[in-house]
Parts: sequence; C-alpha cells; structure tokens
Amino acid sequence: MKRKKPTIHEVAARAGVGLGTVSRVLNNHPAVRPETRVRVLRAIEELGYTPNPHARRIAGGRSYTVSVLLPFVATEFYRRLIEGVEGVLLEKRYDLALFPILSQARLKRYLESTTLAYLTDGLILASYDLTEHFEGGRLPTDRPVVLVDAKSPRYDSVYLDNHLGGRLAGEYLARFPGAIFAIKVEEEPDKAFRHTVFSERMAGFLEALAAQGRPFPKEHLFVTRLSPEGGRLALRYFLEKASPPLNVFAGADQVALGVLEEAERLGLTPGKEVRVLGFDGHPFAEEVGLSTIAQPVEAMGARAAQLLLERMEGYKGPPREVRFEPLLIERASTATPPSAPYVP
Amino acid sequence: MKRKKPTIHEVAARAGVGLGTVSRVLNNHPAVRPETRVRVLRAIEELGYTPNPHARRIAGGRSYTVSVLLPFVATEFYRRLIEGVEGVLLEKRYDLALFPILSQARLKRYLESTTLAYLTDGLILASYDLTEHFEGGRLPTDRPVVLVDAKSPRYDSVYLDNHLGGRLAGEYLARFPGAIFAIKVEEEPDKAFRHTVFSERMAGFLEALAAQGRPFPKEHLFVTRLSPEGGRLALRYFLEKASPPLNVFAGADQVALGVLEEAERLGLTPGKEVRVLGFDGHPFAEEVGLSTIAQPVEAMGARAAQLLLERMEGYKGPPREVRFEPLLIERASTATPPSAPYVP
DNA sequence: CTGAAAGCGCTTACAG
DNA sequence: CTGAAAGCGCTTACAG
Repeated sequence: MKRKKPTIHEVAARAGVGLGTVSRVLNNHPAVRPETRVRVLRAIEELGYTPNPHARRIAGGRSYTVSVLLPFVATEFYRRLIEGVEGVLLEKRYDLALFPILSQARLKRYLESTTLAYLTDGLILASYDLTEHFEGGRLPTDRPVVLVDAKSPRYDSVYLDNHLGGRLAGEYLARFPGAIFAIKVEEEPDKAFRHTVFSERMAGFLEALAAQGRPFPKEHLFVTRLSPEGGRLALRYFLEKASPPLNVFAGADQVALGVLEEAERLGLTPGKEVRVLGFDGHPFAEEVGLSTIAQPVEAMGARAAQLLLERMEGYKGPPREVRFEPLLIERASTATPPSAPYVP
Repeated sequence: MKRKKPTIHEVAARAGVGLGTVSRVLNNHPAVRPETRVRVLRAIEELGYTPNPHARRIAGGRSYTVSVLLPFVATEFYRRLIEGVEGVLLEKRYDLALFPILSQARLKRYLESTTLAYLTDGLILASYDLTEHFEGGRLPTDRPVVLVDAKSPRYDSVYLDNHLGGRLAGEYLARFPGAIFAIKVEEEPDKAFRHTVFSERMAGFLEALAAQGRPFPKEHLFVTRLSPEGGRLALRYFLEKASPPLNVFAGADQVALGVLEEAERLGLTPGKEVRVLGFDGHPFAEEVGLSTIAQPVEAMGARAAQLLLERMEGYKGPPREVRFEPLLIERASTATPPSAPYVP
C-alpha cells in the first residue's frame, strides 16, 4: 500500500534528462540551463521526490543533516535555541538531528564513527565546556563544529554576555527604594555540562549593586533549583527578612514566575509591594507582565547555524566569537522606576 | 592527520577473503566456516573497522540504528528508560538515536522520509498517546514501532500499572495514624505528550483510601509542577491543615524529595512526625531513605527494546501488551507501619 | 562455505 | 550546459 519512494532515476526519466543533471539541480550546481532546471524541479515536485540522505552521504556528498548536541535538560532556553537553529537550517534544506547528552560517556559515543551523529555534516554543541572534558579542547571529529551558549578558543562560538546582564539588573533595581533580594539558580556540578551562566549573572548583579553603594547582605540571597516553586519559596523567605516594598532579581524567568505566583497568592501587588525582575526574556514573561533581562536566544541559535553553514561550505578562517548582549525589558512586574538611583 | 576510516575492502584484503565473506560475518550469516570467521574478526579488530551505517542502509540491509522518540522533558524517568533500552540494543550492536519531541509538528517531521529518524530500522516511542494525534492511531512509517509508558491497540506496548501503584500507596498509608495528604503532579495539557500517569496514580490512591474507610478531604491535596520545591511548598501547606504526625503520598520521588528537605529544615523527623511515600523508585530515593512505589523503568525500557528487536527480525504477530507492576519499597521515610489498617 | 558480480541511490569528474 | 560512466561502502542472490 505504501508506494516505494521515487528515486533520482524516475525524476530523470520524467524530466527527460540524465540523472547527473538531476543531481546537479539538487546540489545547486550553476551549470544547468534555467529551462532544464525548471523541468527537473517540476518532475521532482510531481513525484514528491526527496533525496535519500544515506545515498548522498555514501556518494561522497553531504547528507544535509546537522547534529545539535545539547544537555539533557528540557528548558525553554533550549526550545528557543533549537527554534533559532532550525529556522536557518530548514531554509537551506538541511535537516537537524537533536542529540541530548545524558552523560559524558554518551557525548563521546556520539562522536564515534559508528554513530549516527558522526555521519552528519556538522555539529552544533550547546552549553558545553569543551576544555573541561577533551584534551586540547578539541573534539574527536573532523566535521565542522560551532559552539553556542559557550566559548572556546578552537571553535566558532556564540554566547550571551551574562555578566553584563547581571549588571543591567543590578543597576536597574538599585533605582528603587526598598530592600533588594536575589535568587540564584543552582548549578549542578556533577552533570556533564558545566553551566556557569547563573553565577555570571549573579556576579554582574552584585558588582553593579556595589558600584551603586547599595548594600546586599548575604541573607538576601536565596538559592534554588530551576523551577517556579523555587521562586515561591524564595519570596516567602524574603518576606521573613524585610517588609514590602521588596525588589527581587530572579536569575531566571521561570523562577521569577514563581515569585509572581506567590505574590498574587499573598495579595501583594507586583510592581509595587513586590518588584520582580527576571532573566531570559522567554515568551511567557510577556504574558505575565514580567520585567526581564532578555536574551535573544533564537537569534543566537540562528547565528550559530549560519556560522556552521559557512564552515560546511568550506570557510577556513580562524575561530570566530560572536557575543550577544542582553536587553532590559520593563513591564508591570517592576512598573516604572525612578530615573536616578535610590539613595537611602 | 586523521586516518581515513577502513572499509570492508581493507578488511577483506587483510583477512585474505572476498568482501562478500566479510559482509557475511558482519551480518552473522551462518554460512561461514568458523576459522574464516575468526580470521575476519581478527582483521576487523586489528583495523578498528566499523561498518558504515549509511552504506548498509543504502545496500538494502539494516542501518543498525534505532530511533527513540521521547518527550522534551529531561527527567530521571527518561534517563532510566533510555538506559534500559540502550542496554539491550548495544548488546545486539545497534546504535540508538534519541529524538526529543518538542512539538507535534516535530514528531510528524521525524516520521517524514527526508528525516534521519525515518531512515532508522525501528522506532521506540515513549509516553505518547497515538490515538490522540494520528488517525487510526497509526504512525506514518513502515518501520516497526514499539510504545513504552503508553498503550495502543495497534503496536506492541510496555507500560506500568500506575493505578495499581496508587492503590498500593493508599493501602499502605492507611495503616498509619494521623492525617493523610497527597501531592499530585500537574499534567501540562498543551504539550504534545499527554501524560496521565499522575492522574492514574492519584485515582488508585483515593480508591484505596475510600476502600479502607479513610477520609480524604479535598484540601488535603496539593497540586504542583514536578520539582522538589513543589514538595517543600506542599509540606508547609499541609502543616497549616493538621499537626504531626502527617502521612504524605507524593506522586513522584522528585516531589517527595522536597518534602523530606523541608521536613529536615523544620526539624521534623521523617518516618515519625512526617511520613513520606514517593513514587518511581529512582536511585536517589535510596540515598535519602525515601519509601516509594518503585517502577522498574530500566526493565521496561529493556523489554521494549526486545520487542522491537523481534519485530525487526521479522516477527509478524499481533500487537503485544506488556504490563509491569510497581512494588512498594519501605525505607526510613515511613519507618515500619502497623500491620493492620488504622481505625480512628 | 566462498568469490565475483550486480545493485542500492546518489555525486562527481570526464568527455563532449 | 549535459550525458554516460565510475565510484562511494555496503548486501545479497548467483554460481560454484
């Protein structure tokens, strides 16, 4: 019942050309007469033909698929990142295969020659600190590699300046009266991925506070795992330390969401009694009126894909480093701040 | 610097046989003399040869890789499930490729003929309710398919009896004096995967309680997302409703962990003032002394892999349904219960 | 039991 | 610009 997939031969026959010509239009080879190209394209369309990636790979060409290796943590961040990567890849008719890395061992296996990931045309590696795990910070693959949400001296990399984001947050919250609190997301040290973004954000935040002469007692920091419930717990904890108005920097939107939820539950008005500033700029932040330090995750993913595309086309230059800057977005959860820093 | 991968030709030359013979030992064809087989195996070993899956697939054989499609939620459950699947697949020299399903659209793309997942020898689909999304509950692929953590009339499936697990939990907790509480994990309805396991657990739990004549007021239920912090919030909430001893059924180990954390923080002794029963039997539960309704996740994964292997070898029988039963494991978090149900 | 040949679906020089 | 041929790394009948 399932018709066999058409091959390049059928396309050639239907278009009345040799199969070399079909291959040429498939690979965008310039040496094809426009009319011929159209004929072939039509035949492809009519037959619903799609080239077999295995055959392409075997014949020495590309398989037109890219591997994206990412940590086994399913957050909005990675969803957006993938969306960005996918956008530019699909446009270039590349397929992408996601490889969640559950463990160090698994990453190594992915890179082995037996493996599907290995047979792909290029790799995008997210949030992974290479220098930690591979000698010379060099991956055991001969495919082009691009890092995203990470840096490396050996590969193209695309990342956000998280420290700057933290600073922006600090400078902003310092303009409000009331005690300042912060929630830091815990980084799990035993995981294959070393994620330091949360520490960087907090470091920038504290630095900015200090620069404004705004004190930040140790007890004003709450550490939790990445979850809204963590934000809820944090707010309860903060309310034991000081009375409203409170200014809370949550290291991630997801946690900030919990702060908002709990504020509402306690009858505290966001932007007034409890000011909350998130980090990430995820779509849901807009829905709930959350002020946030936004990172252009999709754009970062797209940029990474472009860099990889260039490498796959043969670009040989030295490693490139693309730094993205976060942006403060004001919404109801902080309302409008005074224009100058608050002086107690 | 990177030596080219050896091919079947080099193996044949080194072993002094034809390449057809090499292929035969690769595919475990019986018609090979033992001595020849050994010679070939040695050559393979010495050369570090690994067959190219693309070439195998193209030549009409198998690619020896299996796709595992799973929701984009990175929990311990899926980690264990993959471990189980991987164990039996690797033994049979199969590679597995994980495909996290971020959206409905993506699942459909995975199944398309352009896609890597499609070119694989078989599919394992986790936690996905087919009937919801595909007409006739039939996937658009001609590869063998096995479901795990889900049921279907059309495909082999492997699942846990979550309702029974809930019942076990109810019967067990009903043996203790003190108020009974429960935490239910929220199921996100908008996700591609419809997860009803938490509802099933809770249904079984309430049923058992009713059967024991043990009342369960509505306010004794706390709903949260899957996170330890959810458990911490829940315990605080419960303590407003009743004084110790409390008996808490947490719908998932991860949530139960938070209950334990918060109990400790509040100076309440687990197994005495606060009794906690989890669900899942994850490895960390043992470390923290958490009583739990354990599910043999690795075994479920392994079984699914076996069923798929049989299908890939050509088994044509009707869909098989494998039901696993959960097991109560007692640890310090509940201590030893009275042998008979508690009668107020 | 084993070798040589044909073929899988493609790409890429090679000649026109 | 285009066709026919060789070749990619394998598997699978086909003959011995």
